[in-house]
Amino acid sequence: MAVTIYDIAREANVGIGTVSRVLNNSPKVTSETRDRVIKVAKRLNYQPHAFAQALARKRSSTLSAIIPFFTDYFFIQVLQGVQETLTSLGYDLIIHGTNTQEHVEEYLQKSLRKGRTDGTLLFSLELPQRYADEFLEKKIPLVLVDTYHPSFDSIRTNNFEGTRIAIEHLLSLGHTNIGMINANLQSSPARERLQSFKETLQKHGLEVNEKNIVNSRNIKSHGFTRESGFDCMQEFYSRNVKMPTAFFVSSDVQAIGVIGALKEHQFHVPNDVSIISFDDIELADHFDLTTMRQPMYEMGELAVKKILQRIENPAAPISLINFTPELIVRASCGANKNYIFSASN
Amino acid sequence: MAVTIYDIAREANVGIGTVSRVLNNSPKVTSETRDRVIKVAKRLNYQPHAFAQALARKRSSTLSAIIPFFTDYFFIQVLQGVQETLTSLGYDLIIHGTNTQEHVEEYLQKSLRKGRTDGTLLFSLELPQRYADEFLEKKIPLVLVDTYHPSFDSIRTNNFEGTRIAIEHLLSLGHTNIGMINANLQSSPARERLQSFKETLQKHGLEVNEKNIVNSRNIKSHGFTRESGFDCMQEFYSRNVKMPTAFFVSSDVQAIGVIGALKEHQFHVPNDVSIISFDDIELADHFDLTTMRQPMYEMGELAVKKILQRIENPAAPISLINFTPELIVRASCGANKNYIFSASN
DNA sequence: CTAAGTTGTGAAAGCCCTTCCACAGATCAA
DNA sequence: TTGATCTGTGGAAGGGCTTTCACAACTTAG
Repeated sequence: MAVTIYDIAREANVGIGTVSRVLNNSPKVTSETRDRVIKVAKRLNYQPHAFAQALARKRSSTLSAIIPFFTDYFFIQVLQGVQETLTSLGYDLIIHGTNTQEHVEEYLQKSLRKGRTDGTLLFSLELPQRYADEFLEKKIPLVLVDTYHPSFDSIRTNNFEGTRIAIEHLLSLGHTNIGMINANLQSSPARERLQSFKETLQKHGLEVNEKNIVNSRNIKSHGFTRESGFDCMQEFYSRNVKMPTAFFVSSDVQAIGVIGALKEHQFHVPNDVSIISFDDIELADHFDLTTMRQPMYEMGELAVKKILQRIENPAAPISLINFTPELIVRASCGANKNYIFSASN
Repeated sequence: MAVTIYDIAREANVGIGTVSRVLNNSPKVTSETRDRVIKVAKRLNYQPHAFAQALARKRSSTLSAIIPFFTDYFFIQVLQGVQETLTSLGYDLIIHGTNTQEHVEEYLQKSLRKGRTDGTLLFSLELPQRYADEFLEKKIPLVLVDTYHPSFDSIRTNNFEGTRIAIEHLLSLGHTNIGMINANLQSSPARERLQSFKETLQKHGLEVNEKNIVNSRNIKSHGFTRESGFDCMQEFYSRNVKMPTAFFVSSDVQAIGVIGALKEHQFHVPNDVSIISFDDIELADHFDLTTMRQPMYEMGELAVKKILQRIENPAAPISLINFTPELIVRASCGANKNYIFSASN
């Protein structure tokens, strides 16, 4: 059917071994033979058979990525970084994405099939110990993104620093009564951001008022959703405590919900309440949110580099990389007041 | 290293052929032998080697998807439909996504490598004839989504119907001076929506005023972006013609830009100008846009079914499927006026 | 001028499956 | 009973590649 190295060997009057050597740039071929083989290969429009190569090389040049919240912009961005880097290196990427948490274990199981892929990228999911054990036992490279396990390389955001910077930005604008709308504490970023929120306030001599903190109880996307933000703000309002002058919200999407709920109670952003959030997804620009930018594309890029290093050198020490988010100032804390929030209507 | 059928055969005292037959549910095995083999396979935690299977079966159980505008929500949604359907059927999906158009041909080339995948899904890109020829010649199944070529199955949105419904919705609300902000005419959905816009107006006895129509000249994402919407609205404004009472905008993201630009000129939505757009991405809900919903997930699902059918039966007649968009009424045409647009600030 | 490397090459082995073919043993018809 | 048919099974072939091994044809050292 398709052209094989046997065809080339026959036409070029060489053995299949030589053909293979030429195609793999082995040095042990005279340039004369090399030219002849290459010419024939071109003429026959030869394409190597990926599976046969994978079988013989015991390497598939394919990675898999498991993403729990497939449609979240954050993951899509990271994924793009992953995908483009991988492609440029001649690797393929198999995607296992879902919005229903249940499938994730099934995908982990799939990734554990020796041979199918050279390694796996796991996003934002706490890795159950029994899977960790299996990955280690089968020596399948695994890199974690936005999550953590002591036995594997991980790429994370420095939520402590990021939150500290956000809060100190609010403090620098003169706010002293600051609330927090958080995602579900099941998620470790949510836990870390909460902890840093409290620590930063204390560090600056402010009291932590638990009544000013709402943690989402939503399950979907760990509460990193607009509805979650809306609901949390409603819950806060129903507590009947004094409205803070600023809120730290654990993600941009939630901030949209928070702003909506505030509006229902006649509080306007940023005139009455300032909002700072986290991520800097596209939406943040659309809504002119001040936020802590996570370098999503770069995280994806780095995740790829890490896993390829790990494949190269399985014995290398485990690395833990932290990206520090960057403050992006827009309108939601009162800078350039003349956009979406203050203008008009 | 890993467990193979030879190990199972030895332990179970059978031949490798029998093991293979058991694992592939061939009927020609006594249930006694079958049980024995299965038990051993379980005990050894056997996992078939995907590449060896692919090589022997001459089928890879893998498809590839080429997406030109990777971070667009529309594609992500479709992709999710693709991916979940595929996974449930035991197929893997290799993603070739990019936001830079140039890579697309490279990806097409990759997909043409016989053996690597069983078929390819191409999104939103006009297929160059020379690639079409090569797919046909090599008999590699190809299904088009949101684009068209006479030689391949395609899944599309009925832009004519969708636009007609949108315009007639505006007409039913009493608008007679309607403008259109369109994407780049390079994109065939943009062309079709424009055509239907004109035809629908004429059908209802209204004159088509070219001055009320702006086509984007943006290249990025074929002008289906917020900036494009903003720029087009600015251009419209600079024409100094009478402001229509309603605009049909060719996508939700563009509508956000249009609303922003209108606001700069003190026109408010929906009080001064009504907006209806296309897609119903998440953003449409956030911004409370009235829009024509495209069933993105379902389109992905169907694309998968189509390509599997095509693999099954390469000689089947070419099919062209059209989804008709559904009108989703929100605030941007004046219904429930009391949300984002009219409330406050 | 031998003995001991080099160098480039062809071909076999191996990667792990599926599938085909051959065959032993059982079953059936006459 | 004997030949024909069927059933379950073992094992070889084959899929397309990489890599090892052996060897012929040259070099080089002593």
